[in-house]
Amino acid sequence: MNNYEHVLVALRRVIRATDLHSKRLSKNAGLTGPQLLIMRTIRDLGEVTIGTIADKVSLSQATVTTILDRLEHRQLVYRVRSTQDKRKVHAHLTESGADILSRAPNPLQEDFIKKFQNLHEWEQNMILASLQRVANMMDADDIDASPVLDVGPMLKDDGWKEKA
Amino acid sequence: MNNYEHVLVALRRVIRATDLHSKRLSKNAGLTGPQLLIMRTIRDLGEVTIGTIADKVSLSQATVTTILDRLEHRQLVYRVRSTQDKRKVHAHLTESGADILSRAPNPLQEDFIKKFQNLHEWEQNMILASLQRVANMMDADDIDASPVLDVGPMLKDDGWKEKA
DNA sequence: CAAAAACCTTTAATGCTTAGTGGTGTAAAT
DNA sequence: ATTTACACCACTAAGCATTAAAGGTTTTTG
Repeated sequence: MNNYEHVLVALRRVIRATDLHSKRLSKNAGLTGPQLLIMRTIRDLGEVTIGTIADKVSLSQATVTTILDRLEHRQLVYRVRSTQDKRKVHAHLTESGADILSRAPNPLQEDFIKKFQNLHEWEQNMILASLQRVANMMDADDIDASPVLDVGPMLKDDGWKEKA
Repeated sequence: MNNYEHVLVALRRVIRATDLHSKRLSKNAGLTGPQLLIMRTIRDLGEVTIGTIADKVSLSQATVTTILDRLEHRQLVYRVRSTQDKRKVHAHLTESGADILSRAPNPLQEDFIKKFQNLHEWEQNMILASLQRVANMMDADDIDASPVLDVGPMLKDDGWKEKA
C-alpha cells in the first residue's frame, strides 16, 4: 500500500466519521446536520434566498429545496416569494424554529471543535493547510471526461431475493 | 472565523470535491464510485463476504447489500450463500463484471493519485499524517449523547406548494 | 438446550446529484 | 417599443447512497 492509498483510506475515514458525527448530533436535536446548518445560515444571514443558502452551505439548490420542505413541514421555517424579483424565494425562521435552533447543539462547532482544542496550535495549522491543499487540488480537477464504457441504465427491483 | 471553522470548511470542500470526482468518473463507466470500489474489493479478495466488503470499504452492511442488489441486477456480480456457515453470503464477479471492471477507471487511484504526484513527498506525508490525525480523533469521538430537544418525527409531503 | 452473538436483509427516512420544467428578468436586435 | 433570445431561480423527478433500527437465520456459548 503506497502513500496515495493511505491518504485515500484516511480521507474515507474522515468522511465517514464526519457523517456519523453529524448523525449522532442530529438525534439529540431531532434535526440533522444539514438541517441545522441551513437553519443557522438563515438565522445568520437574515432574509436569504435559496440560492444563497446553497452557496453558503455548499449544496445544490435542489437539496436545499427538499431540506427546506421538511423544515417547513415542521414549521421551523417558512418561505416568502420576493416581490422585487419574483424568481426569488426568501427563507425565514419561525419563532419555533429560532427557539429550537438557539437550544440545539452546533454540529459544526460545539463538539467537533472540542476535539480540535486538544491539539497543539501548530498541529491545527498543519491540518488546516493540508486539508486546504487537498481541497484546492480537487477543485482544480478538471478531467476531460471521455466516456469509457456504458453498461446501460441502472434498474430497480429484482435481484437477490434468495428466499423466494 | 477561527481556525476550527476553517478546518471544517476545508473538510466540507474535500468531501464535496470527492463526491463530485466520484460522480464524474462514474459517468464514464456507467458505474458509481462505491460500486466500482466494491467490485474492486470483490476482485482483489476473491470469495468475500458482505461483512468483509463493508469493513474494507468502510460502509455499513446495509449499504453494501443495496449496492450489491443493483450490481447483481445488472449481472455484474452474483451471490452465493456459504455452505460452511449459512449465515454468510459470498459475492463474486460475473464474467461480464470482471470484464467491465478491468476496463473501468479506478476512482481511488488513477486520477486522484495523479493529483497527488504533483506534490512533494514531504507534503504527501504531511497530508497523510494530518488526515489520519483527524480520522483518529473522530473515531475516538464517543460523545455521551444526552438528548437535548425533540421536535417530533420528520414527515413527508405537504409543505411549500405555492402554486396550488 | 437456551441465550447471546453474528450475519445479512429489509424498512423508513434523509441526503444528494443531475436533468428537466416553468416562471421571471434582461438585454440585444429589429 | 416589441420581440426574441438567453440567463436566472426555484422546484420536481429519477436514481443512487446511507444509516439506524428491526427482523430472520444460523452459529456459538454458557
